[in-house]
Amino acid sequence: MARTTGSDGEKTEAAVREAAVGLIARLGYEAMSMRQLGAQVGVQAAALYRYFPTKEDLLFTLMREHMEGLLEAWNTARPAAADPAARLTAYVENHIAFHIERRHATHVSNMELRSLSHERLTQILKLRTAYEKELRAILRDGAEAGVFEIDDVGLTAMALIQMMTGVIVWFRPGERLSIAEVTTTYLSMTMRLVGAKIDTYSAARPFGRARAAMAL
Amino acid sequence: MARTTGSDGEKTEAAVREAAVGLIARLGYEAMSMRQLGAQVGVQAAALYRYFPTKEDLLFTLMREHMEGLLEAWNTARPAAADPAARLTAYVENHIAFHIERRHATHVSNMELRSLSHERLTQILKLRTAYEKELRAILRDGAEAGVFEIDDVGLTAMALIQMMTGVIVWFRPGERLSIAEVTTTYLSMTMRLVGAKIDTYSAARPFGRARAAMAL
DNA sequence: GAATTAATTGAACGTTCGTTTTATTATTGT
DNA sequence: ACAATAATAAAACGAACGTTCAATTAATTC
Repeated sequence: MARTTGSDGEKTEAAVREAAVGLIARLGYEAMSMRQLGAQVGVQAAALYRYFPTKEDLLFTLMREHMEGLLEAWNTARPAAADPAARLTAYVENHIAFHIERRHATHVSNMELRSLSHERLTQILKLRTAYEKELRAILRDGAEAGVFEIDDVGLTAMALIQMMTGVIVWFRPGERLSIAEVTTTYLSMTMRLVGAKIDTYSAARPFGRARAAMAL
Repeated sequence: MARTTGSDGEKTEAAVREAAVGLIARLGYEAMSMRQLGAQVGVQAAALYRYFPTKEDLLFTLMREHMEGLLEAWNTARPAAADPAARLTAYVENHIAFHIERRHATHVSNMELRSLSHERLTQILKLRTAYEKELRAILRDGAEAGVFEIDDVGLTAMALIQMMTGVIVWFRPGERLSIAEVTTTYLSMTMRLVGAKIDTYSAARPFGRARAAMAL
């Protein structure tokens, strides 16, 4: 047999990407075989090579598009001109929403970096650094304006990103907490962590259990 | 050739463990071959099977001993009877010290869980849960005593652990910050994050840049 | 110093891997 | 209808994998 009835390159490629994200997130890049991936898509392993020249190309494409998507999402969500607290709020909300929506892709982008060639690893890390730089700028502005109390901007930025991204490890949609509840709680933890002095964010709190800002 | 002069089972086994932690942390469990590991130790791959019956047994042993070591370290460092803030301080200090000291082993224990069989995964997760439970107890006691302001104990515990463990991602000994500086900054971030009301920890701060607790 | 045990080598086994090649069929354009 | 092209299957490639086994030598015991 050869070409199958109803086959369509675009649909197959999309199915390959989606299946690959899921399989790599679950099994790991090294542990996922091209035959497994083909089976998941409903195609022979050889057919995958029409869309991605090598297994590593597939991994790199998934990672690059994930990171570019993260930067795009932030560029869309970023407030035009606002005080540091409002900008930090937007950053946290965007970060958590993006990562919860793409748990599997985030897992792949964070855990499989070592399977990239040196050159490609550099490309991905460049995107990641650009994204982290945005947070550092917010923290620095806030510290200089005196609205945040921050010991070390770089260290605080890393701590916040680790804390926020960690959501994907334990969060499961439809369990005890909704996305909105998780976001609100993380927002109040973030604001206290950076020592925010003005309570600009509590107005947006839609339910009662978050009593964090009162501590200020 | 066969047995080599000066060969010693105990020394070889220790060398295998050490080399395995390093190689798995760097390459990943799946990507590390038994031949690579043997070469690192200075031995043929076949010799490894005298000490560990399978590759997965080796991984599981490394992980189990790491987690048991973490619980032991906490049981040693845990204050006998103290207020929640002091207990939280001890927890944070122990956690950061332990994880920085064993960056590679922590990487292995956190990243290679999916390579374990179901039964062994359960065993490791049980140890991890027991360790996290200690933190939740501290947070709950503090919240009930009114010395912490916490929206959600479980969520705060996860956030704190992700934040603290994240140190191993970027920390490199001998760079900009010392372990003591990192620990102090993380301690002040932790205390603000949980809304600690009593400044019991600033006395132990050995240098000037940490001005976190003043915000309270 | 002979017998026993411990530690390791070297070769081999069957399997699976990523990838390539060739042939074949469905779809599209004229 | 027919040529061109797109999408796949099927088979095969050499390499690498985890693991086993028999042989061999060093260290230890008696």
